[in-house]
Amino acid sequence: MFSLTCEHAIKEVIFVARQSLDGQRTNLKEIAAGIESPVAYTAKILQQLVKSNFVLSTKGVNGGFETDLNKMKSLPLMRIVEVFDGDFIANRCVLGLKSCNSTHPCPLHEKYAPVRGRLVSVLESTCMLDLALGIYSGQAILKEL
Amino acid sequence: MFSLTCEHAIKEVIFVARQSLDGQRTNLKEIAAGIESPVAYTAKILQQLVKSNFVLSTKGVNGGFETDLNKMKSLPLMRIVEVFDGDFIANRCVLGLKSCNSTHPCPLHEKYAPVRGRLVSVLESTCMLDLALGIYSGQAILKEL
DNA sequence: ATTAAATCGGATAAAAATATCCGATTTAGC
DNA sequence: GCTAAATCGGATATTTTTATCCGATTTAAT
Ligand code: FES
Ligand code: FES
Repeated sequence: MFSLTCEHAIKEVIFVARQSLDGQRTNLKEIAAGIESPVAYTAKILQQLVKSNFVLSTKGVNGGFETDLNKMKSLPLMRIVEVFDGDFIANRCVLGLKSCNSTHPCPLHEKYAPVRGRLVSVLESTCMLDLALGIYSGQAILKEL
Repeated sequence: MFSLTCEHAIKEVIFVARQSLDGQRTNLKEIAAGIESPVAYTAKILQQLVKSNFVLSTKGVNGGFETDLNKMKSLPLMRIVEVFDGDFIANRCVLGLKSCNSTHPCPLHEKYAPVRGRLVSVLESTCMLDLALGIYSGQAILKEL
């Protein structure tokens, strides 16, 4: 569904936002441990998240990463997915035709497009704050116990 | 969604089955042209389709590929997807947790699992014959016009 | 038997995705 | 100012996926 990089990115934002709920800034090591991801790879993805303005970074001693919770409240998961995997989940033909449209559809289009529509609607209607709250409340996890 | 290899596999079966609707056996070149896929790559995938018994092959002059239409009628698309991409579309956690279950879910599980369920149900309820008929009737295409 | 058309199968090549490394830069605290 | 802790960014390495190549085998037609 998502690329591995995108999965990591999503978990990283959720982890950082969850720490922000406690008013805490977190750092690379904590994030990598919190989502069970290689440190160096986590770092690379965090850089993209900072560039894309999803998380805030502070250099130097006591530096680290945090989020603006108001922003997380109005940030649909879809925005993050778009940055890492492009819009192809939302628009690409499931069989790889150059364009997906109902006038010249692939044989699966009619049955697939509605499901994809629901998926997109989940991604658009789910904000990063809600996902972080799932972790905060203990109802969901980001790594095996 | 699917791997490229799986997309090609699906289109190949559809193409071969569509020719079988005309009572015709088709060959590698025609298939590759019919789905706009590199000949050598198409060949490799066809071999797996033969091994998995989705298509029948005949060697030698006038050889080629064909399908058993009765088999296509009772062959859900899901069976092909499973061979090429495993069961991970149906079972894998969308965020990559080792196990997807509702007792220890990832933050997306609750919203994602129902959509995935619908997707699986489409893949299970769509048979290869129906997809081939979509091409036969001209309502759908396998490559750009 | 010979030939030509076709699939088969193993080895290999190329490209993309995933992951690591390390020196440069920034900054809080002393 | 110095030091230690942290992110930054570019280069590189590894792994997986995608794609190709080519000789071996099979077979219909002559
Ligand atoms: S044309 Fe294939 S999914 Fe729309
Ligand atoms: S636990 Fe993540 S999708 Fe089910």
